Amino acid sequence: MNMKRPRRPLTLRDVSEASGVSEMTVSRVLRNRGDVSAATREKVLTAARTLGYVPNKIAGGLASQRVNLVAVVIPSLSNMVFPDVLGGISAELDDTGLQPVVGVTNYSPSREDAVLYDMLSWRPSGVILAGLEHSRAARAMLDNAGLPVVEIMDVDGEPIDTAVGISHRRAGAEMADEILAAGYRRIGFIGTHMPEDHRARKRLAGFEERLGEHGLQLAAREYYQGGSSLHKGRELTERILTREPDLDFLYFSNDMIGAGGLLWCMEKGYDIPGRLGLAGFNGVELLDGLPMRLTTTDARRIDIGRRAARIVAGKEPRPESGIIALAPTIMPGETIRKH
Amino acid sequence: MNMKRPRRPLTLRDVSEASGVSEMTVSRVLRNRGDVSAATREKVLTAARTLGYVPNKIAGGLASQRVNLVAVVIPSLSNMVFPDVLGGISAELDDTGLQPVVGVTNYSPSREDAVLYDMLSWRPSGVILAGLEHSRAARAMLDNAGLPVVEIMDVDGEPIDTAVGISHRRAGAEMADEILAAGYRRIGFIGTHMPEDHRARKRLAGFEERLGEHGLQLAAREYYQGGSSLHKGRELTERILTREPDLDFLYFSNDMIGAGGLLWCMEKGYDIPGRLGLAGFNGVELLDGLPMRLTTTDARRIDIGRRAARIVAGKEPRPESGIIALAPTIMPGETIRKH
DNA sequence: GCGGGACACGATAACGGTAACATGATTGCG
DNA sequence: CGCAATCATGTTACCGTTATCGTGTCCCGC
Repeated sequence: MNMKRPRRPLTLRDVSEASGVSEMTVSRVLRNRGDVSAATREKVLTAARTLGYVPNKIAGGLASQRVNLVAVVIPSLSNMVFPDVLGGISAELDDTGLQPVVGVTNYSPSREDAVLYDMLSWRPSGVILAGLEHSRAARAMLDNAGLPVVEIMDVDGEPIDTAVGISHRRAGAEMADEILAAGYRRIGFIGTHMPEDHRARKRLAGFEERLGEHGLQLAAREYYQGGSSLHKGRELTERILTREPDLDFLYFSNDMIGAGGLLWCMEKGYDIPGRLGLAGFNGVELLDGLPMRLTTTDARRIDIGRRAARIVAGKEPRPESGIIALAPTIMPGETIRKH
Repeated sequence: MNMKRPRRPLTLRDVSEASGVSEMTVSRVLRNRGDVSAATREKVLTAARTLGYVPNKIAGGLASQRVNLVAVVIPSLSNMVFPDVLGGISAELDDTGLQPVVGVTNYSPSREDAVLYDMLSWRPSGVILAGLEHSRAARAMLDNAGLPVVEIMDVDGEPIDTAVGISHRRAGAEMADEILAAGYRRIGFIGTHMPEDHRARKRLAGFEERLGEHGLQLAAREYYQGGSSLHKGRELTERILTREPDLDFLYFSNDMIGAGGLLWCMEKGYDIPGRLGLAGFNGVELLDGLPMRLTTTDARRIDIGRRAARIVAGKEPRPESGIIALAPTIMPGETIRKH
């Protein structure tokens, strides 16, 4: 089609010359803004199309002082947590002209600072970031930036601007209630050893606190490093049950290792949920196909993404308190006995 | 710390005034470019820090005509394929100052055009996109943009600029070889019905072609719509085996449904791999913890990401042919009998 | 003691758009 | 039929940074 390789990049000027109108008019046509007659609109559009012109948002953003990006800063991609949250965000952003841009911190505060700095240097229209714990530097940056900031996933703490999430303390406590009501008493915990995973920490704290209120405490715990996998779930389950064979319940800090543990226990012929009960956290689709449905807590990931997006997009007002707390809901499954 | 809420956003000028040097010098300090004395460097840095200044890449990009972004355009996030590829890309981009920005097309050509248009409007330094099949418009845009374009995952076709991937035809054919060598003869296929998933299509084509060379053809096939899950794997496996009970092998178009099928078959007490063999595609970590290791093909996702990133970053020259074909490698597992 | 590099920094002009206002042509209405 | 409102387009001045070139100072060797 194009015979010539355009060595000089195309600009509005090229389109304007090709269609015989001013650059301003071309700009208006391309953005559907202001009055332009149907005739010139057509002329401009065909000119732009045949030239293969693509607008320059760098220049546009500078001139208009507006950038249609929303920075989304999250700890990890491999976690099954992420795609759901992002799904909710993009679904809600779709009709707003805003576009999410993702940055990953790997649970490292210094990486978070760096990613945030980088994102803010693009002058986005808003920021969505995971967690309520941020460095002093990060808080300062966000304060200075003067744009909507929504912290997601967690509501146990003091938001910079707005928070949308669940209370992980409550999620832990409610699962403890469930387990205790079913009559389990010798409870073990398996989770990641990540000082920076504040949500997992709070969940466990809420869980233990509730046990305490009933005069109980964890009978055993097992920590692991690095990512979660079925394999690791098996390994740790074997380890904890070898060490403490008379545990009657295992609480896993996420569904992936919970599923691994479940598979291992089934192979070993444990009576589940009679002799041994199991529960995870998250509510991931993966669990749907397992031989037995693992009991878990729905972390409301999609809803969290949606509400956060609605707020940065201005579809929904920031609540007075700055906090939107969704209710974590237990998904019964088959790995806790009925009571 | 900051007592005043700065209503006017900070610019280089603010830092320059606060540190008593010109904006140009501040710019030099912040980018480590050109000669600046240690003394003024220090002055400027502290001024920038205390003000909380964050550079404006919109303005910087316009002035320098350089943007440190690499557009990454892929069909899906939920696929287990994606995080690995992106992991390879960011690992290799990390020390280059380049940053990946991800766009998702949901296997829709028109979405791909839109996403590409959007990405190119940020004038990135390079583009990495999945697949070799693109609309005429997309090819034109990429031709015009005059930047490195690397098409990934697949090498069965004509690249626009450079392609890094595996031959899916070959991957299918080699799995067929493996299955036939083990003596299986009544083979069924389970896969997504997605005309736009060209890689799955080519894999199946290579597979069937090889069967044909041995005078065989697929004894049954089952297609599904939408995303892959363990659950769907179970469902389809049940369906195909009910319909054609004497199949002795099932080839799944990905590991997730393969794993679902495997779990179902094990529950039903099938003798695997004796009576029935199974194989998937991808080589995902998930398989590690299953009761039995599913035979699969490693699609070399991390390597593909790395090589693609190396090329857009200029760490590695574009090959003469424009094609870098990695070898898909079969990961034996336990669901095919030894031969 | 003088010419000429380094060195450290500043002034100026882009970069490619858009906001805001200005302008000429048309239209509607009393 | 005249005047104001409306419509379609153009003009001008930035937006915040960087490339390029220019300027002044210091130091070194002959």
